[in-house]
Amino acid sequence: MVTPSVATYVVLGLLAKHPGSGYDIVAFAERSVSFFWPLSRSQLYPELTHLEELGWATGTVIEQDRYPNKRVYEATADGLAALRAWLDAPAIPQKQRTRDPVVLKTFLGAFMTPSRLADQLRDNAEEARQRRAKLRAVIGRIDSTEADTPSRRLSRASARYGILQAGATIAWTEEILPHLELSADQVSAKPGSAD
Amino acid sequence: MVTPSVATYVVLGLLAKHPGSGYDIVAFAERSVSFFWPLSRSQLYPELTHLEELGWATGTVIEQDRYPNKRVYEATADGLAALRAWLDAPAIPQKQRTRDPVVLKTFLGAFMTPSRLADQLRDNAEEARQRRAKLRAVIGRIDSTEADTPSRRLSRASARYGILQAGATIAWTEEILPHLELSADQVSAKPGSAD
DNA sequence: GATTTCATGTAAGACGTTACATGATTCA
DNA sequence: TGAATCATGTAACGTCTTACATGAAATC
Repeated sequence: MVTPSVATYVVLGLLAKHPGSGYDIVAFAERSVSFFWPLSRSQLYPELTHLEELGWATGTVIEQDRYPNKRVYEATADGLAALRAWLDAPAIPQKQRTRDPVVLKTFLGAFMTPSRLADQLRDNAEEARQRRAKLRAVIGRIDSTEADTPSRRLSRASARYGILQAGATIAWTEEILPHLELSADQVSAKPGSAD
Repeated sequence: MVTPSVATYVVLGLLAKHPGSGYDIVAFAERSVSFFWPLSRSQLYPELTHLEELGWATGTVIEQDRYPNKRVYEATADGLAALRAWLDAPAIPQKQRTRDPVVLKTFLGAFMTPSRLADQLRDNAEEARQRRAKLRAVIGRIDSTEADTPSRRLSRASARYGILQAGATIAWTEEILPHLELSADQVSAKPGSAD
């Protein structure tokens, strides 16, 4: 009997927020946790089985006429208790540390064609802008709903994180680009120092 | 013959900057790329062998009296060409997307003891402050060296990235903490909107 | 008629972390 | 005497991504 991993708790947490089928959960994950905890179908389905084995969720088959039957899962009392315990526990010793290809390329930029580096940095900033736009849309949707529940605020807070991170990426790009495109003597030497 | 992965290019890039033994490279990686591309010994040594097989680096045994002999590697012309080609190529389709346990916990915060969430957020911000302090020290060391070479500027730029990201994490924590510790009606409703 | 949506899985491979394994020398 | 430094690797394990595999119904 497999032991729970972070992915197990992610699925359990999503289930605790909204019961649903694997298909539903994938969709929900996509517009919520995907920004800070991506989840793929091939991870999800085994985890649902896993949750049932643990007694942390129960699945019920719902028969449908116009669509294929589906198995709807919901968290059990034991599951909720396990989720609470895991969340309250001091820390998750962050396994894979975060990697950043663009920063790596910047670090090794001396071996690149300068304009290529600039292009890639601009592309990266553009992606960050798009990610930020998506997250702003998420926040817009949250803010346009009536009730100010704790859960709503927390979803909002987690989206804000992505927005601030994307902002930092954009700001970084704007800060360093001028120092890279021109050669040393063309820049009026004003390296970023605040922050 | 194994194909090159990002880790291969990381090691090659480090070697291109400073030839040295596996041991040297680990040390160099620790104070440079580790912030945006962590590298462990168990990845490094196989990669060095790999680079030799590819003809991208050559190792030479250096005999030492007071310390164990070491094998010093340096990038070949072919290796430098391969590095340049890889760096100039449009993009690295970022494999593992970045995951953030603390944001995940925030998202699921409704199932947590509020003070526990606050504690974990504060701890996380504290780690970010320490990371930022380390990176500021790195920049201090860079700035205190004489020459303003392109390579030095690029190292500086990549360190700046970590500083801005850490800053965003700290700012986020300060933004959201007041909204979580108190219950809904105790906060004077001023959700972050700039950025 | 073609594409998207609904629906659920499996398999193979790539990548990364942790622990295991060893051993001499220098420094406090 | 004990810890840190120099020095190089292997093995097991866990996790994540990509591709494979299938199929009906709804929508354009």
